[in-house]
Amino acid sequence: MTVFAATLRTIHELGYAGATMDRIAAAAGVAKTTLYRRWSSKGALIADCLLDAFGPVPLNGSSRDDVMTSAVRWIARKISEPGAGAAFAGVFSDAINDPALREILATRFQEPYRLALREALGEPDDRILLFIDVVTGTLLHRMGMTGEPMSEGDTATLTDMILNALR
Amino acid sequence: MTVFAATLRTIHELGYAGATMDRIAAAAGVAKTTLYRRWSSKGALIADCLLDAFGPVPLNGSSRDDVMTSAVRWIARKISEPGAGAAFAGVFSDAINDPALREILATRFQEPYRLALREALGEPDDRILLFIDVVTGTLLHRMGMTGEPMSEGDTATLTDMILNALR
DNA sequence: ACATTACGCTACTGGTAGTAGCGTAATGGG
DNA sequence: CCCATTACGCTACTACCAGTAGCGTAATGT
Repeated sequence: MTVFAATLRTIHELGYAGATMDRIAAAAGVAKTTLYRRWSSKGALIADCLLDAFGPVPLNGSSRDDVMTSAVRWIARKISEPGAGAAFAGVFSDAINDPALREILATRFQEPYRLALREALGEPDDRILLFIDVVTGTLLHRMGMTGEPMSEGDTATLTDMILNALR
Repeated sequence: MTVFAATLRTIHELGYAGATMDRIAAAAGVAKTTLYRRWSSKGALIADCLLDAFGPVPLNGSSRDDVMTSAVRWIARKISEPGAGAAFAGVFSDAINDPALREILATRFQEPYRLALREALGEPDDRILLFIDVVTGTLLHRMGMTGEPMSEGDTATLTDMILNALR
């Protein structure tokens, strides 16, 4: 979909706040009303956009540690992609004050990953949810505080931390 | 300051999004222009409000583990207080798209805690920053995703995770 | 009593999400 | 080939909120 590419490009160039629906529509060569015909809100559009950009979690590796390490590296890499981190942080921040968007994020975004991870790791739900909170929360907090994605070294430290904890 | 109490109360009752400057002013029995005479923006007001509500980190305990544990418990408890979590998450989310507010948050809010923790723990800056990212990021992510603060049990698990990692 | 400062109030700007309504182009079946 | 249906573009709106201007008034302190 051209709209998704235009959305990420606009966010990358103008930031999340600067990426208004008018501008996204213009960048996609589409009328704003068309966006609202397909997505119920700006948050819904960006959530779908991220879902498209991220795709499923690659759960490679034979051992449990390998699987978890690859998952952490994957989400860290995705968040580093131009526009994706700002989009993620932005839509998440909007969701805090918008229960409807929070619902969308929780079901359409977090749910699939939670199920895939539970399947691959054989852990109970609350463990998986804590795992997601720690990884995503930390990466987004760094992104929000500095405007830059987390460094390779800190990502490695974070990975070790989690591997040791959820053993 | 009555304004701080009114701000937290309004956020608690109406959520971060519902807590407009007009409503905060009304709740405080003050004109909106008065708020803007004292604080340069809504974010600045809430940052000061949180600074007032949180106060300094209590760094109790003789051992390193005790200090870190008490710090984690403290911030988790503060975030659980009515209005404080929503205010924290809200101002943080605004900061993502507002470099000026990010500056305020980084210098007036994160800086003092970073210095205090570095002093107490004797760790290099990047370790302290990662510590803050993990703790605050995780707690806020949970708050943002569920609307509720993290449970005692998960907070304990988080604490153990960090104690083991930053050893 | 007077000057200064802080505050209240009304009214405004600028910007954004989201909507209504209408005309027009694409599409697909008969 | 025609027609109905659907999707889209466009203009013009509403509603809402952060932040500001300007003016009058009350507090304050000297």
